[in-house]
Amino acid sequence: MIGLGHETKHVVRWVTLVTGNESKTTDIWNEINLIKLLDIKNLTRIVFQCTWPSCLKNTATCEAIEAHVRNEHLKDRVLLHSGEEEFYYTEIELGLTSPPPTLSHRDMARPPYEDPEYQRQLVGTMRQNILSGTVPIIPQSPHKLLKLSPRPHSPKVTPVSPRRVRGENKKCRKIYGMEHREQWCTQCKWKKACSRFGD
DNA sequence: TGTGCCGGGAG
DNA sequence: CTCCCGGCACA
Ligand SMILES: [Zn+2]
Repeated sequence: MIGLGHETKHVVRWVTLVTGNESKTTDIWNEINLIKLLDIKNLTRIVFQCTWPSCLKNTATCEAIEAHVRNEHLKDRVLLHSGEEEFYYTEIELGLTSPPPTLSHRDMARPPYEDPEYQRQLVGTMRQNILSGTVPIIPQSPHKLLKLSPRPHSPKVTPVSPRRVRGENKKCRKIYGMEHREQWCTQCKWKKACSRFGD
């Protein structure tokens, strides 16, 4: 009997939409169930999932999802700031054997940068910016291409550690102060990258 | 001088 | 694994 495939759960966060002259960002946990029916040796594969509200289309290639987004959602839309075009999709990895990414303790140890979750963490920033009312309403999307530059298919290799650049957000230490260390997030207590207020 | 945190270490 | 901190980059 043919392998029926595994069911993999993935969580994608992020929906950014821009309307005429107003932008708004929705932070949702868009949970999807993806069913893998292929019986292939590959252990993982990338699927591109549209994040347009209530559109769950996903495709196998980057080009396909871009075409989808452009034709279905950005149809009557002018390019944003000078030749900049936004796309609304996320790249998700289907793990067939490896367990789904740990969504709970997002807290504990793991290489902070080069972390897939790392980029989706802008929400932490959003929260802080919104609370302090200093957000110029310029949301970023998971994928933003400039001038439609066709991606030359990055060869999947980036060994050099980017050496995390200091973010702008205030972290637990500055917020709560040394005198209330117990209120810091675990990472801050351990002098690791803050997990409560990401960058 | 203070903050953020990597790399390393102790238990 | 949990927890701590030296020392460095950056502000
Ligand atoms: Zn923190």
